[in-house]
Amino acid sequence: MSEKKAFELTKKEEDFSRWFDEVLFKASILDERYPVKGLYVWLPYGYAIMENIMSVMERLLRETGHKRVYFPSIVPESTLSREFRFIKGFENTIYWITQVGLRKLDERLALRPTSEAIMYEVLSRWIKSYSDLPLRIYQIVPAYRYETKATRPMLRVREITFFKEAHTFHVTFEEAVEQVKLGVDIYKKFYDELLVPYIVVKTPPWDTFPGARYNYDLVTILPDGKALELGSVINFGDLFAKAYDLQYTDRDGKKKYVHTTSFGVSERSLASVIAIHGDNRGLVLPPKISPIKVVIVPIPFKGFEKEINNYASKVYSLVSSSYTCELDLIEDEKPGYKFYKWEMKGVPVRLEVGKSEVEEGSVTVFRRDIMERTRVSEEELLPYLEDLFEDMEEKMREKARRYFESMIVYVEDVESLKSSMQNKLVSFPWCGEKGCALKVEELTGYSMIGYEEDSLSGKSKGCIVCGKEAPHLAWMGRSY
RNA sequence: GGGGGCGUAGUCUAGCUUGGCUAGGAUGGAGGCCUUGGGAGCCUCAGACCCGGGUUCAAAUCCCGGCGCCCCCA
Repeated sequence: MSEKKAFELTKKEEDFSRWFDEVLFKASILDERYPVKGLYVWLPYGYAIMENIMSVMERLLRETGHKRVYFPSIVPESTLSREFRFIKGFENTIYWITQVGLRKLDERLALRPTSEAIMYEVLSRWIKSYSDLPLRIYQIVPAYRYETKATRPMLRVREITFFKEAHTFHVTFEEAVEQVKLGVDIYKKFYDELLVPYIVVKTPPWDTFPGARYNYDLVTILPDGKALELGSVINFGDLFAKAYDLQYTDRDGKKKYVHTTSFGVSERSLASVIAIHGDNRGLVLPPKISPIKVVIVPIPFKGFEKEINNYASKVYSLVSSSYTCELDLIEDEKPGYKFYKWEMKGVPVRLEVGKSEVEEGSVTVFRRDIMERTRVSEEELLPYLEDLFEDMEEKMREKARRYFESMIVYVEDVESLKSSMQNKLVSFPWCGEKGCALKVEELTGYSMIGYEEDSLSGKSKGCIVCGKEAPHLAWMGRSY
């Protein structure tokens, strides 16, 4: 039990938290052994996966008119505190620079916890006219938040390494409302491509982002029963614009405040992929984001090494014309060892070529998701792989959907709420009153994740607490 | 926010209660022989008591502080 081989993991269903930590290290995603709490080193393989994930995101942003920018990571206190709600929301988590060398600074400088303040200060000089709007920009940068709860690699960190934050600027509140819908839509497409199931909820008013009018979250649930926020889409209205003097001149010649939104995701996106698709042999990566789509493992045979290696090289040239592919020629590792190694890294397809494949001009195709082998002739290989990747996506999506459904439950009365609350996301009809939500929090020990606005209108038996008309579907659970 | 537990090679761990031989094993690493269709075996080598202070003839072990990690409850 305690003595584990290099590619052996704690069982996911027995201890998810340990499984997760082990898989991050053994699949070469992160090195957790960094001397500062809450910060982690990204290894080449993990970084490559993140780059692929972010390029999915960038494609979606590009298609919807968002442009990439870079704003510095340091912001003066005076800028940060122009909107008091904002600074108040982050006051316990900001890293402050107070000194440079031996000299104490006159004004404290902060490392960005997020970039609204940093950007708006500058944007007030960019935006002059209605014709400058809408403006949609984003950046992918580290962000710093001193998490006060226990840190967890990739899930609760003090340096968000891949913080994709988009910020948009609009003439009217209505346009900002539309932008929020677009943001939610982008995130839905994004997580659909990552094969991660989610719910979209509106955050209760008492829990919205500091300075926001309202915001939507995409939320999933990890195998330990804890809810994970995957992304947030925020409408600030003109609240921030007033604090940062973001005004434009409208067609009628009058000065008006800009309406702004922002939406962000992070490496939690990868965390959710790993947690939901991974198994007891390691990662199972969706083909779309796997840095290596196909790995070729030659199976040596005494006196036949040359033929096998030549054939493996031939298969490699064939496959690498269409897919990123790796030929594993390491001589000191036996085939069985290599199998475990590549399974840990979650490579979707492994091709095995040995004596028998050479003789019949075929390839043994192994798929990681359901761990099955098929033998395919060399000519049929490419079309076979094309279908295989498609089928793999479908099966993984379906499996994740079934998993998600097993982790959520809908109840209509307090008794079933109490009895069905073990490690699941619980949904129930809710009238919209804070008091009723707090009552449920008190009864269950869960916290409110959000609600689906008006999704139950005229369909529910009434609020689970007060019995009044309940138009909303509320979601509660334990949370990261 | 409150409580509990833990820290020994790259990784996992034995030893700690009751201080005492060269800190033991596995896995991983390097070199070699032999092998290769699901983690082979054998030989050789290198590798550790989180940091600081205290108690003691003697500290991985006991005490204090720091740092770090895990779990539970709010």
